[in-house]
Amino acid sequence: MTEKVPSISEAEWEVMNVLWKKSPQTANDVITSLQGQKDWKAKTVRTLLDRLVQKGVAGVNKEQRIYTFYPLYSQDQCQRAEAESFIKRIYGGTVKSMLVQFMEEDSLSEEDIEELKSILDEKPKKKK
Amino acid sequence: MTEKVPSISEAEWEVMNVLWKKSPQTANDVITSLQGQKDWKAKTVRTLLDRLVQKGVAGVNKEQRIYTFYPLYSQDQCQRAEAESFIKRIYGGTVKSMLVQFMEEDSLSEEDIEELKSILDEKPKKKK
DNA sequence: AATTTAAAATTACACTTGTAATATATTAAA
DNA sequence: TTTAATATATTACAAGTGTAATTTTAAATT
Repeated sequence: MTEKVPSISEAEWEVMNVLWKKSPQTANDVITSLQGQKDWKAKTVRTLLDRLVQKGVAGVNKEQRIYTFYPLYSQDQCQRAEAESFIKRIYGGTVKSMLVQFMEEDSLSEEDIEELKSILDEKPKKKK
Repeated sequence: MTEKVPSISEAEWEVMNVLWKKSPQTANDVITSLQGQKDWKAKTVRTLLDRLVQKGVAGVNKEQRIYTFYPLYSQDQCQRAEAESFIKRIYGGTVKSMLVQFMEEDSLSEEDIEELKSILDEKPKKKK
């Protein structure tokens, strides 16, 4: 497992986020979803969709006259892949150092902290 | 504060990591440091240094015949900037969702977990 | 059927990035 | 001092990305 996820550019992520929320969707659906969000021309969004298909990150149904698009990888899968390469690049590969930096920062609420603590508590003692 | 950090590419990060470890350093110092690490030609490293200077991420001393280079931003500052934009892009801006994903993954050792817990415990109740 | 409209396909173009090579200036060596 | 070595400066070039516009095709409207 851990199938290779092709790299997804920043603009492409926006489009994928829309497809992950609901799919399949036509190009127009996607364009509409992004209105107000980003101010891209329709053609721009269309280009991004095409590139995602080329890259094999999204798929397309061509049965109907008007195509519909859908993700080929789960959001979770893509997030992990991206996070892994990010951490390697920025934190020398150690997850902990990043977590430490973020936890030290004041970006977490009281509730967040409690939640994180309980997740850590629940972690079963690693066997092996 | 939170000065705008110019964006640093993947290859450029490698070079900055060398400068953060010690500075100032000559181009040759940097090239040597990267030997075995990456297999870049000397000219490539030189180009990266020049680009970092252009971007204003690194500085250069031209007093001596042979220039020396140094970082203009701290590693911590760059990491936070990069992490912030990363989290916005990939996790919709919520730090917690990312932390959760990472903590759920099995990338943390027993000791890491203990350390993270104590950091969370030490976090003073937010005054605010 | 001719025309307008709307999808889809193709093409565009500048900027960034990876990955250097070539040219120039200067210093050190012969 | 001519030459070789080295540092710096300039140039290169393809792939990826942001951001579309133009062209073609097919369907809907008049």
